[in-house]
Amino acid sequence: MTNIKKVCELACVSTATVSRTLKSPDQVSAATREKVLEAVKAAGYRPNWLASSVKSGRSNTIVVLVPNLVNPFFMRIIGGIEQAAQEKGFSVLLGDTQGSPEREHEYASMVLTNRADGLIQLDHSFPFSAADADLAGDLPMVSVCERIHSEKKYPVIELDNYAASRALAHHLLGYGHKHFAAIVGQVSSQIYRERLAGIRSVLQEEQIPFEQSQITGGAYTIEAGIAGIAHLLSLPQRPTAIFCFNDDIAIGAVHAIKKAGLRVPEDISVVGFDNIKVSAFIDPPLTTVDQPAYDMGRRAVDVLVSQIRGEPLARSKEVLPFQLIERESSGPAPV
Amino acid sequence: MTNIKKVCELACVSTATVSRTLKSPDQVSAATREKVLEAVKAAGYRPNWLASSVKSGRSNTIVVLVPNLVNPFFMRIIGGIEQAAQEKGFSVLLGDTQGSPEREHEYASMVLTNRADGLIQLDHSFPFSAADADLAGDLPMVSVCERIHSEKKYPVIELDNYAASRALAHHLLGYGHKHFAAIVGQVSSQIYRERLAGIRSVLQEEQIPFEQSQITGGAYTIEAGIAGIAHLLSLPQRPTAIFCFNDDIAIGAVHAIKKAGLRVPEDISVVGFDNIKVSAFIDPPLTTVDQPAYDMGRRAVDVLVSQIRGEPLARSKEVLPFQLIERESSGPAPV
DNA sequence: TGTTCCAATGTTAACCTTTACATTGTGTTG
DNA sequence: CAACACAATGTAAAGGTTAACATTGGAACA
Repeated sequence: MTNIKKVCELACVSTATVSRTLKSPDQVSAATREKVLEAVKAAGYRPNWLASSVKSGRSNTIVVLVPNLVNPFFMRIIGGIEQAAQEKGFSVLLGDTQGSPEREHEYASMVLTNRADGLIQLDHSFPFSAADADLAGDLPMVSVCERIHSEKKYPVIELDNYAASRALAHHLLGYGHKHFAAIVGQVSSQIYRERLAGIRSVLQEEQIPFEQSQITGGAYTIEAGIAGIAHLLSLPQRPTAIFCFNDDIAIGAVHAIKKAGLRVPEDISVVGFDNIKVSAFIDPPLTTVDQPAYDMGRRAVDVLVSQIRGEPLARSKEVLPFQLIERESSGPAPV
Repeated sequence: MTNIKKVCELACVSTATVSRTLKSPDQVSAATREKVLEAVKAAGYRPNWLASSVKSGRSNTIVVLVPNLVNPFFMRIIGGIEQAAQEKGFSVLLGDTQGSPEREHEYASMVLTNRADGLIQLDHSFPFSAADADLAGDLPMVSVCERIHSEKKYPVIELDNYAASRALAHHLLGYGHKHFAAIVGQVSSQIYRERLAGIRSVLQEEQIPFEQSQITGGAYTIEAGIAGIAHLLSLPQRPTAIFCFNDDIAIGAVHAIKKAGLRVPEDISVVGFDNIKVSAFIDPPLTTVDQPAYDMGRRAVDVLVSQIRGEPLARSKEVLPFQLIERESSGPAPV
């Protein structure tokens, strides 16, 4: 391993001068600078990042906890995180949790052991183990989309899920639908409650019933969408419009509806959520709510890095704009 | 920051004893062990990962260079990488390169600065900058899917693209097709050459022409698929079967074909490559080649970690099995 | 009882860098 | 010419941990 001492010998200077040449070159004379740089090149020297980090106490690394790597919506967020992190000189440690608390604990503890400076949570759970919880006090942590379930409030970058759901509901009402259903994702999350509340508020205004039997699902997957349709088609009153809580569910739902011999949107309208790439290219293209996933990732890093630097936080909750994307998976209610 | 010395004071022992209690508990007596653990708890002590890494010279971290985070095929590979890495005590640093050489250089240099112990490349380029190239000599590096373009041979985990393409070609020939086309991804890569060679070898055996005008594309995206169809439909002899070099391209192709008023597979058969999740649920479900992406990621980590540990390498090239998945996007040639 | 052995613990150097402080030497100013 | 300032460089401590080596003390054995 070529270290700073090798360079010292080659350049006949002290370690301090070598270090200064590389970190603050204007502190050394032009002559020595050149001499040192030559020695660095000759030795093939690269400063040991671990050593300088241990000195500074900063790893310039953030951990991202993601429940599911294959979800393209999450990956768009992570793309934004990655980009912003790189611009700010941070690197991104990937924590694929698969929803497992143990894995969350393990990754979260990296912030406690100086392996990372902060953490971005894409799920809603408080990621620290019970043993770590009291140490986690005011560690830099930000959540995206979901609000972290804990006493202490952590900053969150989110969407107005309530308003977005209302927009979807109004869109479908405008087509004359009267029989609704929802295939939801992860239950017991803020998103679940807010979106459902948004839908309910609109339907109540129109005095359209919306009962528990019309709500099914439980995971943000294509399979959940398929299973949801199986359930909904077995109901005595078949829904004519279905809220899917993400685009994957909607893709599964559309698939299952067509497989059952029904048409989208002529028989059943389907709307999704997230606006993942492929949604525009399936048949029929999906009506959905666009979330600015990339920007959400970027903002999360902004906020997290501020926290890491100990800067005061402007606000602990940031709501980014959504956009209703009307495509062909939704249409007039059948007569 | 609570460090090991705080614990020493609380437990009235030396740093060595504290360190030993945590790393090799059987070297300390039960009584001291208990005493120390109590002090650790009281102090809320967590060993500083940076410090122990600087001591060992190992970061137990690997960098993964990925050209495009939103590609679900890559993410499945990364899922395998992540899982295997965690089992082996490594963490994964995400390097979203967007195909930019500068970003590749930056991430690759992490292996030179002890920020990471090894690197997995999902693209085909040699990721080090010219300045770093001579230092990169025998650093642990593995590529997945693509072979790294350099003098030195690095281990690679790949698929028999030649055989897989032949299988697709035979599948389509079996349906009686005579007019073929291909929408390719990244040109100038090993994959491009091998797959094309596979297709060509089969068509030549049947004396079916396959010329440059029948090959289009240039990126692994839905848009490339759409653009490819626009080109192919403008040809005097419209193809009846199209090889798409990944499923994203195929999704775009199917979309564009249907939009042009033609049917898949009645008018044109479309086959993809990769077998991403959504391919089974689009209309029509896609005939494609399944790549064991998850296992490829896992194997890559196995090989990389062996390299990091300085173990001798069994073989520098590992070919994983593919599987032809016949679905409804391919069918008999129109008469 | 004296010797040996070994388990348990302590001391300290080492990992590699950065940086506060010390030193040197040159140039400036009164 | 003396006093001072300052730029350039060196010395050594610090950052937190680990591990080689040193020490202690008690048990086993002759």
